Amino acid sequence: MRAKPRYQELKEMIVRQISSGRLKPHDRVPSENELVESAGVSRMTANRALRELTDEGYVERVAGLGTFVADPKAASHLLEVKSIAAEIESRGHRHTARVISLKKEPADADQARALDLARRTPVFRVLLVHFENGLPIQLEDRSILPEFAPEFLLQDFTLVTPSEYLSDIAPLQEAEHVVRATRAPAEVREALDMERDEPCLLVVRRTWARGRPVTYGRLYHPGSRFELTGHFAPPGVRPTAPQPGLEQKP
Amino acid sequence: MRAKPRYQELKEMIVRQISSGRLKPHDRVPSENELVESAGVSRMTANRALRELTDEGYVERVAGLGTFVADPKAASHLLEVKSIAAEIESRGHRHTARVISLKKEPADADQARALDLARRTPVFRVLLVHFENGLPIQLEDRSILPEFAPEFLLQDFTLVTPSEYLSDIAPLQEAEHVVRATRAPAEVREALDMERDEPCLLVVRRTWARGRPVTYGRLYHPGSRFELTGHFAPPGVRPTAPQPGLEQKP
DNA sequence: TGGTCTAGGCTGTATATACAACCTCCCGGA
DNA sequence: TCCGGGAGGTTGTATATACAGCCTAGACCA
Repeated sequence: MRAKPRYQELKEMIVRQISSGRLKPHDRVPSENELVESAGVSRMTANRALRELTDEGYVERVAGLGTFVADPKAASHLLEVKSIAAEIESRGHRHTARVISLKKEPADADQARALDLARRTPVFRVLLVHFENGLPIQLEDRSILPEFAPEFLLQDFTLVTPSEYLSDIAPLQEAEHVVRATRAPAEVREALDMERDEPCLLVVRRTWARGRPVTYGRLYHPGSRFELTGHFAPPGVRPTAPQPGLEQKP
Repeated sequence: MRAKPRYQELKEMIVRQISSGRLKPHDRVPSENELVESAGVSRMTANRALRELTDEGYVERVAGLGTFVADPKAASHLLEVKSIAAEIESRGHRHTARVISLKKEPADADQARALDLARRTPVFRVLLVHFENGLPIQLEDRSILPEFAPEFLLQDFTLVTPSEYLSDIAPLQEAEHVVRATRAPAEVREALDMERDEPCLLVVRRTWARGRPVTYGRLYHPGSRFELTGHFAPPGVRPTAPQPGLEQKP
């Protein structure tokens, strides 16, 4: 058998064209029959490639019409890799950030466990507050394996959020999340301008690359000013999306 | 063409067997050839059904060996359709439930908005508490469109959770979630045996069928005894999932 | 001009067939 | 006893073929 299945090669070829920008959202992707011609595969193989790309959110297909590059937003899922800045701006609000600290420091017990390191191994760590229209909305406490992002300490995180920077240098990662309601520690409460005993939504997030954890973040949100939302369409429910603004085709 | 594709019927049949418990984790699922015999489909159709169930995390396949029901945790995406009872049991703990109320009542403003109904339209509503090893872990306040589940009031929800019952009568739905950290209302605090000012994780969930919302639930969890976890692998990262235990509580 | 109908392209599904790769188990030979 | 080598079942992939259903553009007719 081939090293890579042909439907997989087809998928990767198309994804390359999308992520390189040669194919833009709403552009037409070659039809199954065109792929049969150009790639020399059977139509069922082309169909599988395009169908899986549909499931993965890269393209949308309309029977009778064709296959089109999907709008990036359609691909996003609750807690998916998505920057809080983009979210705030997509609400039409203004995002700003303030860096509290940004330095290399020895891992504490928590970081060491999360990143699978020995205690006191040096890690990069940034603490910053995100504001929505001037209101503090998230305290981000993030640690990164230095060898994964050597330039990390040189970034200006008031311009590019850590998530954006990291997803730039390694776009496809795996992530693990834990969501909890907690009482915020005093310093968090202070940074976020929260009332005493105000509930706090804590999202703990780890991302992997090459089989090992490389970043670890604790994201604190004031309960009264923040919520996580998401839409989930399980298997087979293809047409999808009751969601209020349904998007249409050009 | 058939109302439902045959591969879809096959998938639903197998999912029903899994979610009803007739097939347990690690049990063997009928092979492609057995499905060819028993369901009267071609092997490619059986292959597609099983392959998609693999992608969706319901089953795992090993070439040369067979197809097996996946370990539930591997299947679960954060906030996916999954019964809390199954989750508790997958941790090796004991799940029990107590029904506080179960009746038909006119929709209040909140329910009417969520289910897209006129106020005072009758809906079915159940209030129940879920326990993990005797500890209250979730207060479920769920409303259902009567025409969607006419037998709803006749169920014994100490035996089958509303989620399980609903996913039995319509396995594949779309869902929308909102997660918040809140202060629990007094009656919730009492039902869950929570301290005053203890943070509360609230998951609001709506599910759709045939293009309209059919169920609306508010799930309250004591912040000190509950967390949501999830693993996310973006498109193309198929092998997935390190996921060592990051499951314990402060 | 304006409405209707159809041809043709496209996706969606289903089947039969074929071969490769993998795994377990059992049998036979050293 | 131990080891090697198949046999047979299972998944993974690829192809050719067929038909149903959707959509648009353009031909056709009133």
